Order: sequence, then C-alpha cells, then structure tokens
Amino acid sequence: MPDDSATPTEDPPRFRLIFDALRREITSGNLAEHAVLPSERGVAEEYAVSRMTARRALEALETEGLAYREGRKGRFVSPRRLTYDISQMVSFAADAKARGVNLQIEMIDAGPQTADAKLARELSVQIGEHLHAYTRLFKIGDHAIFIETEFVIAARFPDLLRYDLRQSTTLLLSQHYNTLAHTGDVTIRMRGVSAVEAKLLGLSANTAGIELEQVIRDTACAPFCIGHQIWRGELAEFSARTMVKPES
Amino acid sequence: MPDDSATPTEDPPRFRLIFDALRREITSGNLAEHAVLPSERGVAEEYAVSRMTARRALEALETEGLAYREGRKGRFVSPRRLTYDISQMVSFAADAKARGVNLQIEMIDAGPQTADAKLARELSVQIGEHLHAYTRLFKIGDHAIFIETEFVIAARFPDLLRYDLRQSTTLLLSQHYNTLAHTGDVTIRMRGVSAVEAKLLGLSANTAGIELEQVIRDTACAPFCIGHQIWRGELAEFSARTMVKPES
DNA sequence: GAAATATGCTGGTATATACCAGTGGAAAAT
DNA sequence: ATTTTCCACTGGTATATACCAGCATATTTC
Repeated sequence: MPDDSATPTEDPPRFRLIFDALRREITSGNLAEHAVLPSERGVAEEYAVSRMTARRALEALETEGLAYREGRKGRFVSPRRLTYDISQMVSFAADAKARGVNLQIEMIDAGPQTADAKLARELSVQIGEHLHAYTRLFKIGDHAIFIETEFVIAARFPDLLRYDLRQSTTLLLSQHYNTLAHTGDVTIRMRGVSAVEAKLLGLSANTAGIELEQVIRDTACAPFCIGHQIWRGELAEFSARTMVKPES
Repeated sequence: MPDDSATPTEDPPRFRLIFDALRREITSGNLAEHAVLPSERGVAEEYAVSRMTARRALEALETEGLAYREGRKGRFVSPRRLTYDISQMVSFAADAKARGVNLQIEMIDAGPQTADAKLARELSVQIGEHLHAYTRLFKIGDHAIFIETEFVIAARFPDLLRYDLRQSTTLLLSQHYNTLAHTGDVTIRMRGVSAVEAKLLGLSANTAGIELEQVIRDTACAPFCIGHQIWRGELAEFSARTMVKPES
C-alpha cells in the first residue's frame, strides 16, 4: 500500500480551531469587556459541530482567562486583570480608591467567633479566644473580584463590628484603634473554589481560583489580623517587591 | 395537585457524589501520592454511570489539585504542594537542596537572544542588546514542577552558557561574576499553559497553571536578570514576608 | 537473547440526544 | 399601567456510541 498521502489527519482538533477563532475576536477588540459571547448552541450551529465540542471551545476560553460564565445567563468577555501589590501592605480598598476604581464592598457575614487551633496559632492567642470574623465580597461595577474573610482579636478591637465594614479595615483599625499594619506574611496558591464561594463569585462549581492568605502584624510584630481572600483566577495578579535581608 | 413530596430531586449531581467518594479515598490516605486512580472507564463501570460523567468527576479532582493526568497513561494522586518563598530571593534550586529535596533540573533550551521591546525595558538596555536565554525544567523525582526561562545581559556574564546550568544560577552568577541578587520585583498570576508548556509539564492542553515573573536587581538596583516560571497549578504555593517601607 | 509485532489498556475527540433549571423578556390577564 | 403568566433562551447534567492515538506489555518472530 504505497498510498499514505491521503487523510492528512488534520491535526488541530476542531474545538481548538473554534477556540482560536473566538480568541481572535476577543483579543482583536471586536468584543469588548463583558460583551456577550455566542452561546454553546450558537457556536455549535455556526461551526457545524456538536454542542459538546462548542462547549469545549468556550471552556478553553475560560481556562485561558478570556471569558467567564455567569450561571445560566451566558458567557461574557473577561475584563482586564487587576494587580494587587502585596508588598505595599495597603488594603486593596484603599488602593482601588486611590486609582479611581469603582470598588464596591458587600457584607456577606459578620459576627463573633472563637479561635480554633489554626487561628490560635497564627494569631498567637489561646484556643477559644474571642475573635471578630467578617466576610466581604469585593466587586467592581457589579462584577465580583474576590471574597475576603478576616479574623481579628476581639479584645483589641472592641465594638469593631459596629462600624460600617464596607471600607478599608486597615484604615479603620489605624484610625479608631491606633493599630498600624507593619509586617505581614502572605501565602498564595491556586485551588478550586467551594460551592458557597462559587455562588458568591458568580462562578460555576469546580472552577479554579487563587487564594491569598495573610497574617498582619503590628509595629511590635504581634499578629492582630489574619485574612484569606479567594479571587476569581482570571482577574488576579499579585505583585511584590522583595529584598534580601539587610542584616545578612 | 397537593402532591409535591415525590421526586426529592436528589440535588447533588452524580459526578459530585463520585468526586466526593474519590476525594475521601485520597484525603484519607488510602491512596498514596502518585498512586494510580481508577480510569474513566473503570469509574464509569464501578458507579454505573457513563464515561463522560466519570470523567467529570475525575476532572473535578484535577481542578481541586488532588489529581493529575499524565498523557494517556492515566490519572494519579497529586503529591503535596511545594512552597517557594519569594521574599528570600534565594533560588528555588538552592532552597530545595537545603531542604534535601531530590530536585532535578533538565535543560530544555539555551542560546543567544536579542532584547525585544519588553525585555529591553525590563532590563534597562537598548533594544537589540545581546542576551543569554535559557529554559530549564524543574522536576522532583521525575515529576515536573515548573518551567523557567531566564534572560540575562550577555555583556555582563560572558560565556555563561559554557557552564552547566543544571544548578542554581543565582549561585553561579555570584561565584563567577561577582553579581549578587539584591532586590526583585515579582508578579504572580494564573493563566492557561501553552501547548509546548503542557507537553514539558506532562499536562493536557488547556490546563491552568501559575506564572511567576521576576526582575532581579543587583546591589546597585540595576536589573541583570529577568525570568518567568510557569508552575503546575496544583503544586505551586508562594509565600512572602512583607514590610511597610521604613522611610515612610 | 534480541528485535519486531500484536493486543489491550489509557485518555482525546467527536456526535447525537434528552431532560432539567434558572433567566429574562414578551404576551396576556388584571 | 401593573401584574402575572408563559415561553424561548441560557447553561447543567447525563447517556450511549464511535473511533483515534499514545503507551505498556505480552507474544511472536528472527
């Protein structure tokens, strides 16, 4: 059988071709931020493929960070990334305000809590110590960015929960309790979002996001606040300026 | 129709139940690191679902970081995360060695390159300046962790490529060229891996990973090296110790 | 014993179909 | 004019099927 020129195997899979076409639409600017993308059925018909193949192409756009999906409303073009400078130790809220971004903070939950083993260790307090805990959702123009949960030592910040927490808490703690953030330990990792988080962020379950955990210390290097944020993966970008220890 | 108690809608989807079961197997320790997970067809048969549903459950494990997939060999239990302390400014290679980890570095590519607009800006050199570029794959016991590509100014480090680069370059530059890393700018974000990267990391295309970009400066704050790493998302964890600027 | 071959596993791509469940707007009833 | 109802649309879940391509291991052939 000397015939081996036939069926050139058309290497790139179909969903890949569709993905490329849609990506061009987005990166070229034909489709603006938050613009509606064609639906699964729409793509399937347009490119004459099955719905599953169309979905694969659209899902590829999501893992690429180019598109996001909102429940059963449809898919949309992702806005550009936000950068959070973690070495500045300025709260995201204060930074966003300074840059003129239309940041909204939504209270999800707030109340007393007692320290479990992990919290006690990180805050250098006894297990059972009273804490204030609050969860907030950060949005830019109705588009969810990340969820933040913070734990602060209650004894140090009496009546903290009486304040309106829809603002920079770094500022709040410095203005009303004379506590300044001085050093912090930050940890960043990628993980899947939980069902609750997905709901708040407007994501489907089993989506990957970026988690940022931080311990904030005062000028005496005593930890007074620990927090963790879970970001929509396609929006997160963290920058830091590091330096070798001067004493070494 | 007063009957609304029937068909309790069995809320959790089937793939979710299978996912939970498999997750328990992993987190309980029944399945060790790098242990083989049941195949798509195996799961489908065991739980009496279609192969697509079985796959959804297995894919959920992947986005959760609990499993990884290696080409057409099968799926395996992910090893535990590695933590890279970006504020230490110590190379990953040196850190791994200090911790007794069996790190292997594989040369992928090395050669001369000229600075394009972006590289020139970041390295504070003219466009067209000669650079050394090299790409290396970092593994732990045959398991790929991340790919790193670095660009250094050729004039400052003559004959750098003659050395064996399968070691800490931070060390190499300090020992042979008297150049010490002093400060650095780091940026971290999540993004989809390219086809080439996926191949090197042993991942499927359209997987999300974590990218780390850094500019390294010497004691005179002059940049001499820029690099970017792309990590397998489920393995990456970055920690940093930050501090408010002492002068403010 | 070494090299070539065959077989059976794995995931990868793709189609076709079905029904469910939120969402939002248009049409109908008030 | 307002409310309600309905329907068309979205993605979400699920099944069944088919063939392809890489991989490992037996089995055969040399």
